[in-house]
Amino acid sequence: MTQPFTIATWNINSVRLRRGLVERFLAEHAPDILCLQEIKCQDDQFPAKAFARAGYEHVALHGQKAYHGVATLSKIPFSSVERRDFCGLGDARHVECTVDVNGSRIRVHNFYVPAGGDEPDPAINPKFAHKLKFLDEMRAITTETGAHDAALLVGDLNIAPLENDVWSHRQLLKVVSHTPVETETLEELRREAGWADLMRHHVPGDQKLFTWWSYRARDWAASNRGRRLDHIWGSEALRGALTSMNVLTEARGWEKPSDHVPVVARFAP
DNA sequence: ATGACGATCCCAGATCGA
Repeated sequence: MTQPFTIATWNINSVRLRRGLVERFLAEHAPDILCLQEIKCQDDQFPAKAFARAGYEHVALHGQKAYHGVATLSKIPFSSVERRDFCGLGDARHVECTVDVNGSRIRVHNFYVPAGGDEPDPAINPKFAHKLKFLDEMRAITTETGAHDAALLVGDLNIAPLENDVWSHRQLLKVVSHTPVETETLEELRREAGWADLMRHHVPGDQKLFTWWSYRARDWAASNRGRRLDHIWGSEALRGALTSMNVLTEARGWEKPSDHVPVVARFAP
């Protein structure tokens, strides 16, 4: 690469309600690509014109009514776009695009992994069974593209894999998002496909790192009971080019915030 | 640790998030 390249991921929890926050983020941080999750709208309701005015003329959409939905906004034209269905449910949880940056093609997967419900037992909780099945299918498709290409996999993976990805490892071991079956499966599929956990390349595993804080805390900052549910993974080709990683914690304090904050990664030539 | 919150939708209470 001869030019820097930046990518961001953000679970926006309704893009129509928080269009202004997205515009603010784009104006202040200007990533080349922004991957949104939980847009909670159909494709024809997505505020594409507003983002085009902000310089993001290209959008790869996979929306649905009321739930889930992902969108990838870009300043750079896409050379291809694909939307994959998982578990045969017709949920909008993935969109993949490729962009050409300085003569090399980068593949960008944008994921919204199922939350998994309350009870971490697939035998009694169909939502947890769905989450585990989703991870199995994710393993299969990302293995195709992870190791050898210039590729990124970002999004709300709804799993906090490391001990310091949650406010209390011990207290969350039986809480969905941090149970051993989830954390081990995610780490295994990541390594198997050759993805590097780029956030943890920048912030070592002995430090707490969160991207989500519950709406239900009286004071999210004071209690700081967060989790790292949002991720930026990169193939070997991009791992060495990472120059900075910024978790925009202050966005959790913006007016009418999402419960997730943006994460921005920058790559140098 | 669950949930005191918040979003969605035939508009209001059920369902989902994590």
